[in-house]
Amino acid sequence: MGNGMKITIKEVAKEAGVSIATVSRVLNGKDGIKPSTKDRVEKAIVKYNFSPDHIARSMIVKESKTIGLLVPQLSNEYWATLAEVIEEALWTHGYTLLLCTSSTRDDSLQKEKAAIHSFIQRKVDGIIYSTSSGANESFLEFTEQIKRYGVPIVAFDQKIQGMSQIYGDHLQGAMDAVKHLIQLGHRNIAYIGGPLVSPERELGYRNAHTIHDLPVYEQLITRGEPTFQFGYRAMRELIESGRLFTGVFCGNDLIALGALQALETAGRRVPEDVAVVGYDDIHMASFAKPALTTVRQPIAEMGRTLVEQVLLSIETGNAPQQSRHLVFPMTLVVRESCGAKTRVRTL
Amino acid sequence: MGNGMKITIKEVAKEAGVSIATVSRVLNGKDGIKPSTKDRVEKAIVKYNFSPDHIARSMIVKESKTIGLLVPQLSNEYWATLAEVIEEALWTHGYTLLLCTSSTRDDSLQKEKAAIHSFIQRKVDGIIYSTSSGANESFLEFTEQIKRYGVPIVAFDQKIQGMSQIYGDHLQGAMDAVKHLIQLGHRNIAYIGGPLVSPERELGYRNAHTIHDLPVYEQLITRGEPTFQFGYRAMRELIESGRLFTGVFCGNDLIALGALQALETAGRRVPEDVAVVGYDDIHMASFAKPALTTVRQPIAEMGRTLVEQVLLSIETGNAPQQSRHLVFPMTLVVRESCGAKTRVRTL
DNA sequence: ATGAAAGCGCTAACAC
DNA sequence: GTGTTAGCGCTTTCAT
Repeated sequence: MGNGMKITIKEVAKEAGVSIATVSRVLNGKDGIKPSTKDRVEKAIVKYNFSPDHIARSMIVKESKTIGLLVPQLSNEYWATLAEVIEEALWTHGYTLLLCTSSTRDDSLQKEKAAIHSFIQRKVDGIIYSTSSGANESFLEFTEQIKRYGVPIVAFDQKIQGMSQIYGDHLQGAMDAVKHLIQLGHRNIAYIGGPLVSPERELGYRNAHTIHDLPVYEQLITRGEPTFQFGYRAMRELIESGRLFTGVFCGNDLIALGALQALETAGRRVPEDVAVVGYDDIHMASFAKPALTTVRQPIAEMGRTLVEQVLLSIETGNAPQQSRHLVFPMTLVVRESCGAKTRVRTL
Repeated sequence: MGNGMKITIKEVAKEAGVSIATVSRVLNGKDGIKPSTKDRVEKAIVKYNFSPDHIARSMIVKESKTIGLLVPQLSNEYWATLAEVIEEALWTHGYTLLLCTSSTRDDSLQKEKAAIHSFIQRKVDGIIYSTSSGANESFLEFTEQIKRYGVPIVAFDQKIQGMSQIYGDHLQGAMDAVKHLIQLGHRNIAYIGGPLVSPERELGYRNAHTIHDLPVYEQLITRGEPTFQFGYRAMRELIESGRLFTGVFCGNDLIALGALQALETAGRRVPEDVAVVGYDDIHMASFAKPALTTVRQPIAEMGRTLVEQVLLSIETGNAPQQSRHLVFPMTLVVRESCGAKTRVRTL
């Protein structure tokens, strides 16, 4: 229960009858210390349950062994899993995680700024940065400012000039998904996505149509938040609008799950009446009824690469030349909601 | 980027033509500074894009405005949501989160120890602690050690002597769930849980039987990990064992979802052949088909209370007398998987 | 092999 | 109002 006196290296030194320099030496495993001395020091350490002040140390050695991670949210399984992978990988390398979420507030860009600032002030050795903010002018100014800090930073799913980037090939992922739908015979495919899920997905949706010489119906495109609620609402409005569509590609699985629900409520069968495919492949996707066809992101690999990259940037002193772009392939996971399996079976 | 020179309060002072003390004053918003001076300092600050070293500051003021949070995992939506709520609440109070997960490793107790240690070394102002470790002797020794550090710490869903505790009334929650099943006419109810989800849930399962003068069949009890995979496996074995059961209460929703899957694979209808109820009420629960009846935990309230409590402990200097026990009620959410709704409809 | 002393970047008396 | 100075708890020369 903290017996009043705050214990520091000084107390330990006194107890062991040595100078603080010596205690520091055994603390850091330096050699050239008489075993007997080392022994006394170690005894004193356990006696006092002494734990060196990492903060004071980091002021001198100029490394905090702490990394800042900024993610939009944690309540979306996709981000939660990524955060977990990152924490774990960082830990094996001796780093501890400082974590902030940005999308839990109305003004997420402001929270992002404040979070990065908090990281900088806390002297993190590096930052892993993902965001939900669009690329407006205020955002660009912000990224410029970040770079001025000179802290190693790697951007995830974010195209930012002059810093390391790791991202998924969402253009490919989305194209694969929509092409699959087209090959299944669908000609009126809706898209429910939004500015908040990467714009490449919408682009992929469009490209797939173009490649197949098919027109894109703008009225079948809905943009909004990357949530279950939005997916539900968007699908409901689509149905009520009376527009014709037999398939829908969703910007992420949460949206797709919401759409599935709305479809069921409206009495439309999936995949018979409308085929749906999502994006991310979160666990829920496979539990859904019908099981959701979706685009799988290699979250674990991406997470591990993210930490490899920050660590590399830290080692190389954040040399800008070192900044790399790594892109990961997406894979289409065909389950029941797209109807492919049903068709195969009935052939 | 980073033009070589590391800029500190000194550079700013020189630029503004004042002493570092003055810069410090404007930084901390102290009054009694000539507006013109303040102005020059502020200009110098933005010119250099200066951000004061929080770490150096905290050495003097003895507060880091950082809280350590230890959760078992993030890939379980329950914990992810809790972490998100906590981060958000902490942030509004000016704190930043240091986060560690413990169950991502084989030896979770060891990681827990190391994580707490990392928090202490990084001079967190307080700790929010939840765990997945059972209460063995090694664990007790550990909690004793934690307390010796003298850092404000609040335990979540954990009965630890001498520290603030926030927990859910899982005995009540589990009893409600099982009583519900019993009232629906079930007499052979299985339990799939484990040492890792709080033992109160198993106790509640037993108590509900006792209250209704019903026997508990030990062969219907399976213990293991709190995962989807375990739920699936356990249910499968239960079915293969040929034992009679018409209902099952699961230690958490992930387990229940796994059981649901196994039941479906085996061709048993839910709720007609077997009724199932889960625990937590994660989002997935309501998406499942049939929608899962479950026990809802008030995650948001618990999360907010957790931070209120650490903050309180910090203010009061962690006076042990101040340590409180707050318990939250659980509420049964009746959906489709228990059959209650079907029955009502068919009556 | 070990001690003395000079900082790391900042805040908080204490002076003027 | 503002500058000077003494630390915070530690690491690291530089002596001895």
